[in-house]
Amino acid sequence: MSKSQSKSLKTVDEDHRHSDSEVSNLGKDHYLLEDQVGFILRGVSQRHLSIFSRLIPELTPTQFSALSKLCQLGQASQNELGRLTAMDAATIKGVVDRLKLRELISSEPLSSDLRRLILKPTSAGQQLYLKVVSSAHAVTKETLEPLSDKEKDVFLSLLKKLI
Amino acid sequence: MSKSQSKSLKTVDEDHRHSDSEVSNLGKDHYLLEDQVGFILRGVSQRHLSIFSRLIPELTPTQFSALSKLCQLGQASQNELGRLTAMDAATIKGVVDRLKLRELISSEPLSSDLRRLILKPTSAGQQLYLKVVSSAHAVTKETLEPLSDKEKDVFLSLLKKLI
DNA sequence: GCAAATTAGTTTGTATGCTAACAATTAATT
DNA sequence: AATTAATTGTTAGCATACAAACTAATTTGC
Repeated sequence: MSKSQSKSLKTVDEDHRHSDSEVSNLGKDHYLLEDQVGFILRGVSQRHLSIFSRLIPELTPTQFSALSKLCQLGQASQNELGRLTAMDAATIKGVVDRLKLRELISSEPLSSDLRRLILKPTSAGQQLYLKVVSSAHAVTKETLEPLSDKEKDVFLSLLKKLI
Repeated sequence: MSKSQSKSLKTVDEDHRHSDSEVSNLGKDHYLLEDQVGFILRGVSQRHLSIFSRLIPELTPTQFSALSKLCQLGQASQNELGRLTAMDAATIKGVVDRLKLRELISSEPLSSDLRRLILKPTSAGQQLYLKVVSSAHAVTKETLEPLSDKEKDVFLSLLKKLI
């Protein structure tokens, strides 16, 4: 989506495809993939990810979401952190596991509720968060760069309605 | 994001978190995850996926993208199909493999260019496409349902600028 | 006070989506 | 003709993301 979609660098067979009746594409179904919100959404997500990983190579978007929430809260249980970052239990577990592996966060069971794992950022985790938070702002800025200031506001308010 | 985020069904520890200096959250970093375009985008994608899989349980969004393109074109090489559906070579391969496994598409090498695999939808693939294409329209409709007609137009045109 | 429902966390399986490296084939250049 | 470059497809590894099935702990409702 973002690169080298230059179209027709191909040399053969890019034609005579609707030649005859080999395809029973009976009567225009007028389904245009390029106009579907899901398809465009996927393209925008791909572009955002590519910007994010260029500006913040140390963390993935979900890892940064979890780390930033945890740094701002100070602590949270694993499921709670998942809810706050819109990740289900299975997803937040993987994210937390990888952050723990890198010792950016720590966990300890809560004595008053043995089901809960209390997560806290380590010193290294807080330092990394403070180091990259300005880049995180830059990610949003660059992602929205094709829009004017007014368009940004309109877009974000409409986008929020679709969650 | 979409469900049961009722907030504060929790009973303990949801407080005294910023109690003191245990967190060196020095000076408001004013990074609000909920306002970042990437975070909202992920939420919208999650909601879209949930709508899609409810209305079209037979296929994933990328599978439907590939199948619909192939049915409309009649045939395409694997890489070509990937470009048309915004998937890189590794991703389109997985999608194609799963569609072939279910015999919704077929492949054969092109004699004039032995690097290429020519993909075509099978009869079952075409039938499935024709069966679900109206649901695919419904997916877009339901996803955009929170917006007025005018807002939909504005939103889609802005979204397209961000690819 | 005890069964039932709820909540927290884990595990498994399936499906994207990315990067990177690779082999085979074909095209372009010298 | 030989080298170089580009394209096609494959494989592997990592990281979301979902559903479903499971254990364990806690809360509830009677």
